Amino acid sequence: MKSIYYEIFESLRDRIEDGEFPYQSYIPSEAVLVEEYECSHNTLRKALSVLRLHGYVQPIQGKGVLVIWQPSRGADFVLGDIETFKEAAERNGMSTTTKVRSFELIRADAELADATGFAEDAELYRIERVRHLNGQALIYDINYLLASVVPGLTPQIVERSVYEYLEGTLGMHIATSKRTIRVERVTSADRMALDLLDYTMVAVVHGQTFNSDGVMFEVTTSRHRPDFFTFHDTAIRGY
Amino acid sequence: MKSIYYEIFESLRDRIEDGEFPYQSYIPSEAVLVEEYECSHNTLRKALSVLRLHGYVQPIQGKGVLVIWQPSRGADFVLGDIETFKEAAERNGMSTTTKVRSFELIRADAELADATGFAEDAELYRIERVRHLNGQALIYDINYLLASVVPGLTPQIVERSVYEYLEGTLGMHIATSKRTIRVERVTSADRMALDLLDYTMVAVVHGQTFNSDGVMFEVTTSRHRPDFFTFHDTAIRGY
DNA sequence: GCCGATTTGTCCGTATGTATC
DNA sequence: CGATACATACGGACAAATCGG
Repeated sequence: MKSIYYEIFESLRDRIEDGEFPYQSYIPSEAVLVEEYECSHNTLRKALSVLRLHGYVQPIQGKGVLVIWQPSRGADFVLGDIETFKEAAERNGMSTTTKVRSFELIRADAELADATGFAEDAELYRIERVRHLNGQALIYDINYLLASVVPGLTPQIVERSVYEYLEGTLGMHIATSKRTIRVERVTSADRMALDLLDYTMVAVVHGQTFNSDGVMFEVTTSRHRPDFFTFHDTAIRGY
Repeated sequence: MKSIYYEIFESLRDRIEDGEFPYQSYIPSEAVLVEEYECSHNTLRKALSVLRLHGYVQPIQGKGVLVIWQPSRGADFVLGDIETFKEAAERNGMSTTTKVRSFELIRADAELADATGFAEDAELYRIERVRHLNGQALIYDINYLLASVVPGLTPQIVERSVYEYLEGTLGMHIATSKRTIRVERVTSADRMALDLLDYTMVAVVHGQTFNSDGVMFEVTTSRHRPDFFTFHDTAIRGY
């Protein structure tokens, strides 16, 4: 069951993306929208705050709520918010395959515990995957998953989508994701795994994912060939 | 005059960072905090939502509000949220200087208008700066500022901090910032401007900044030497 | 398994403050 | 100055999830 404010958010987002409220125009006032959506003042404001956090609008006190969203012209592979690899690929209109290079159950030693943030001696799945877009090996993922939280994981599941399994089959909810982006020199493992052409550096996304129980259950390192990497972000001052 | 919810957010943030509420512990319940801060439950909830957006906590329905913030161990130059170069430098404990390489008033032609998103024929300041950290030239900024919004800009001001001038002297408020991160090949201009060692790629942050009037008044391209670039981000599912 | 207490999540209505025009 | 529009704050009600007895 979806909440009211979230449906209003989706509706307004779609109306903006469909061009009903173009860039630099004002959407109808709070009072009007409260009438239209038959909701309370507070609920509409919550929808607006979500819209703002996603970079669609900017409310201006005394004037109105201004649209600052523009259709993106970039055509390459764009990351943003919390998205799975498949979602991002589909949104960017690309055909993808995933190859599992290794799949093992290990126990975290002191070094790994320090690097990932998992407890020492924690049982972990260690998974290496390579993502292919349009036939080229472009993304090299190294993935640690807390075994106690992800029972029954198999290479077959991993080949499709881990998140579909987690959210679909296990009914787990992903809540928060912290990511760090760096640029690093290519390693010999990168050379083996990816079609790197003459690139000597990769874009590295290091991520920690928390489920709705507040358990950090996943640590990911994604190494991207530079020409297929774009990360997008909207930040708000004061919030 | 600061709002109540924002002061509560700052207070709770500091208490987490000071270790009063450690990682994986629960902060006091809503009811208790409402007592303590003498505010309404809605106001407290707003403070909590800000705390959550910044990646400090994760509320769990029926249980409590869990702390998921950990002190960062990284020592390099970290970007995140909306921060000025100086703020980030100070937070990372580094001594900085800025050198202005060029400062001119131009008019946007069709190509530039398309690349930046400014209107054609808009009057723009074009500024090139190089940021030095600990004596090394590490960041190369190319900056376009809408002249109509930023009157009286001089190279001297630019050498200190544009944002201090905007927010301090002009009383402008920065509201939203959209950023895109890519990894690009080094150009000859990069080679001239930066101490690149043997690096052949740079981390490129392309940003558009909107003031509180909803005017996009700034477009920035920052080209970073890879070993001093880190970008941090917290994303939340459902919001 | 059920019930009741606790805790967070959503929604409503209202009042007041502040900025714009 | 008055009307309009967003911003903040309050208090109340009920839903949903968790946990212990």
